[in-house]
Parts: sequence; C-alpha cells; structure tokens
Amino acid sequence: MKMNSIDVCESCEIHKNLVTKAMGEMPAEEMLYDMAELFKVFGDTTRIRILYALFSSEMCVCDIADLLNMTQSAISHQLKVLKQARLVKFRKEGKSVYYSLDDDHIKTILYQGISHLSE
Amino acid sequence: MKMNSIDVCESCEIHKNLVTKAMGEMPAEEMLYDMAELFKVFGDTTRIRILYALFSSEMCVCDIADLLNMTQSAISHQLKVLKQARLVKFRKEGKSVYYSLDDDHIKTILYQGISHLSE
DNA sequence: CAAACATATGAATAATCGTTCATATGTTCA
DNA sequence: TGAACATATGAACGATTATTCATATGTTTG
Repeated sequence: MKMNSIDVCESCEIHKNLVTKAMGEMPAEEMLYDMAELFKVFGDTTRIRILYALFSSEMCVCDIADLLNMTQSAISHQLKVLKQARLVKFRKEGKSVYYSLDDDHIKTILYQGISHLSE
Repeated sequence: MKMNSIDVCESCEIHKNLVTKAMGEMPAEEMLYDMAELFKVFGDTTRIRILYALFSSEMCVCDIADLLNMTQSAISHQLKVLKQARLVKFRKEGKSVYYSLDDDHIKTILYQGISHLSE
C-alpha cells in the first residue's frame, strides 16, 4: 500500500532501493532552483554573446549594442539578467557604465559546454 | 559615416578597436546557437533532478517518475529533451527502458554551477 | 539651468516551454 | 491472440521570456 507517491507503475517496486538511494543524494530544493536559474542565464545566444564580448575586454553598454547590432535597450535588459546572476559586474565612469566579467567559473562552464558539443 | 551597424551611440566610437577585437573572437553563429540550446537543457529543475537521479544509478522511466513524484508522461517528455542534447543514453530491456548519463561533462558543468552559486 | 547623451526600466507582444491529458506504440505473458 | 504493462508522443493550456517602444533617470557640458 503506497501512500507518498503517485502510482506510476507498481511493478517497478523492484527498484525501490535505487530510488531511495537517489532520493538521499538529491540536492535541496533551493539549490536545484538556483542551479536552474543560473543555467537559464546561459541558455540564450544574446547573453552568451555578451559574455564572450566581455572575455575580450571590459565594455560599455553601447559598445556591446554596436558589437551585437542590437538596441541599447535589449542589451541593457540582458545585462540586468547577467548582473542578477552575478556573472557581470560594472563600474560607472561619467555617463558610461562599463561592464566586465564577475566570475572565473563562467569560462569553465562555457568551455565545458563547447567540449560537450564537440564530441 | 557608418554603414553596417545601428547608430546606438556615436560618441562610443572611441571603443571601436575593442569592438573590432571582440568581433574577431566571437564564436560562429551555429556554435552560439548550439551552446544556448545545451544550457537551456540545464535550465530546468526537473531535468537537473533527472540528471542527479542518474548520477546515482541507471534507472527506468517509472523509477524516475516515482522518485520525482511526477507523471510518467512528464518524465518521458523531459528524457526526450535530455536525449536530444546527448546528455542521457538508454538501453531497452523487455518493457522497460533504462536511462543513464551519456557524458562526463555533465558533472563538471553542474559542479561549476554549484561552485559559482556558493561563492 | 538646459540640452545632449548614456543607461535603465515598465508595459506590451510574440515566441518558447513544461505539464497534462488522451492515446499510440511496443513488449510480455497467460 | 488478447490483456496488462512500460514508454512515447501529439495537442492544448498556462506560464515564462526576449525584444521593442516609450519614457525615466542620472551625468556632463555649454
């Protein structure tokens, strides 16, 4: 008599031990949520382009907009997303705001992605 | 006289050299697209949960559904996405289909994500 | 202060995505 | 062969998201 789970398939009770083991190794809900939120940020070509631009050097918003041939507004919105994910940082200089990479893991994450793709 | 880009901000021509340099280092369109597609796959808690489940051991669809307390259909749809991204592989045994991880980069990518989050 | 400029942001829209529901496919076993 | 089972899949729905447009904020300079 099951009580805590959907009755997906009774005969799979054979693997209850595997399920129990995996359940114990599952990260906490909040961690899973944060991980998904982080990877979502990498899941957009515009944001990946921005990160690559900043690999090259620090840049102001209009440099990036010019480089990617997109509107200043679109870039600004995406920089906000990158900022919230703590992937970029910025410094203000007069009217301009210069953005740069905020984290060493960014390259590693992107390169692992490339590495997976080129298998 | 500009010809190939939106006139975002004329006075930023100061940084044209940076923009040109970054343009030269930008990955090809197709690579950017593929990278975004790959990271999108990691951008969902259900799929991350499935990957973690498979870290633990190979599992059949209904094991995963039971573990995550979700419908068989939802899991099956997500496994399709993971399969297309070549993150999981499967073997058929009778009525069941056993899924397992298909790539060594998966752990590295997820761990880099965790590493970034816990800074 | 006013004009010019660089950036930020809220609302709207179109596109994409995850889950559900119903059902199809394919396997085993009586 | 037919019933039971495990999985896959198409369509539909609601939720999320990227870009655009209009405009606001904040800085510099005449």
